[in-house]
Amino acid sequence: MSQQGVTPRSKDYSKWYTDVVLKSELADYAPVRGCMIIKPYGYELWENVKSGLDTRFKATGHQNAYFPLFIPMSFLKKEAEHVEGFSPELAVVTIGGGEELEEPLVVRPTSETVIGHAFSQWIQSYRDLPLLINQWANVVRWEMRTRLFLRTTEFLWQEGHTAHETYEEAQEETLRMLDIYEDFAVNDAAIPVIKGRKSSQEKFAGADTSYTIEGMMGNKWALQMGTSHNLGQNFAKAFDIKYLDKNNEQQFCWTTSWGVSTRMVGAIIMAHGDDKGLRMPPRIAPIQVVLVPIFKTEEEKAKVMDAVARVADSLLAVRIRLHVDDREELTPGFKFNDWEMRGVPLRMEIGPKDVANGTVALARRDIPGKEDKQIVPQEGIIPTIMRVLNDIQHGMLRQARSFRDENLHEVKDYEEFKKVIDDGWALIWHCGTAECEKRIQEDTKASSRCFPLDLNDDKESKKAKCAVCGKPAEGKAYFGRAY
RNA sequence: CGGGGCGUGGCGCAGUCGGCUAGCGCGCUGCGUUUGGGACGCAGAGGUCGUCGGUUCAAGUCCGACCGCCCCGACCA
Repeated sequence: MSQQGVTPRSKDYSKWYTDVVLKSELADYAPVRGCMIIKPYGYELWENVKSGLDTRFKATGHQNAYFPLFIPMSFLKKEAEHVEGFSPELAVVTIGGGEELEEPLVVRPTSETVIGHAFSQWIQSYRDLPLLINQWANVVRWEMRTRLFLRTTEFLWQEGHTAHETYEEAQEETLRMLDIYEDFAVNDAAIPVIKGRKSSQEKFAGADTSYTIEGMMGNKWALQMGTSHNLGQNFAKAFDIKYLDKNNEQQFCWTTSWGVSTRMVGAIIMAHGDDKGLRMPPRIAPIQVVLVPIFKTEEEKAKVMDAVARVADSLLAVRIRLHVDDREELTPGFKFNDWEMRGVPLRMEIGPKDVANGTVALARRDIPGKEDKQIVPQEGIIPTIMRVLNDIQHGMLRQARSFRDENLHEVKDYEEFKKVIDDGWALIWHCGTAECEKRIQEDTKASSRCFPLDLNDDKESKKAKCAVCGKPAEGKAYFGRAY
């Protein structure tokens, strides 16, 4: 595996993506259609995503719990819009232990229903609120068409579920978690995102309002990288989630749910990758620094490996994720290309010259070509590495942001919209109706991504008209091709 | 489910007017020489040709059915 390069992005973006995932050994196809095997390198990346998010959830008062994989079919049916939205993609178990089951069990596509059921038992009084729960789990949705990490039949994710006393508190929670997703995407994954509200067409089945963070991939398509939903009292009413308020009166709770999945890994691949393969932002890279020893003779080897061990120990001591590639059957040149394809942000070389001079060679993944190699002293290597990794992290964000910004277009009318839509996203006054959105989708293949939160204020929207159908506008919406 | 492509060692492919022992590149194993941008030599290992059935003296090759995968569309985190 992992020889030579990947298909260039310009030649075939889909092929490039698949090549990168397979050749860099993030994942493999599974024996079952639409399913994937996440290999150690890919799983470690996911674990880094996980811990970045989990830390933020805990810091905002959420607790992890685990709810069952199987859900009684009848639960799904309790919320009309929810069952309607999910029934086409359910996997259902009808036989257990060789016996036909009395009631079919759904393999969870999401857990609002089981968790709603649990919440109804846990919550008695306003003193039990807010209830802030998260679970890390796998879910199954029978998709028509799948793609590694972006859309697989089974995927890993986190789903937060919370219950509150008032609409306002639920809304505050919904937006707080959206902010947390943005913070992770921007600061850890180095992907700029647009926060916004989903159109009725794109909204989660069973939610009052859905919010999203949308990222732009290398081919200018959009990817929904996380969603946060204000569920209103829909699930509270369906599952009888009630509390006794201060006036001794029964009230329905207001609930939220929010999720980020292994799709985030796909976003990281597509937002940063180049023709050489992956580029990992240092904060979440499974390997931050790869160290390649170089020597010819046994005598050189002894000295080089001695220096390698010393430098490696000092980096590991400050918890830099370092890998020493001491395979002797491969040439350094091969290793350079190999680790570049795998997206390791920083490469360090130590050879006889470095031993003689007390130096190491550094090469940054985010700067193309080999001319960026710099020789730095071993003395004070830790602060040097820290600084360079930090530079790479910020450089990647800057690069992704300028690419994204170059491909955002504000347009006045549908004609202009059609002109720019193959070349990025278009911001346009939009009525938000399903009919109008479907028409746009048929004409251009673009769907509404969101009504950006920071570009919409009510005063302006009240006067505006939809640029496509002329009906009163709901706000300015971004449209684009999407995964 | 509609359209397109494809199933031959681990990976990528050739062989497909039926014919003899199924071949090539990469990878893999051993030994030696190599090593600052994808090393080389020598010697090896590894294949029910997707499955089932049919035609034939003879099937990877022809016919039929089935299974599976990938890409493009309708559904979706």
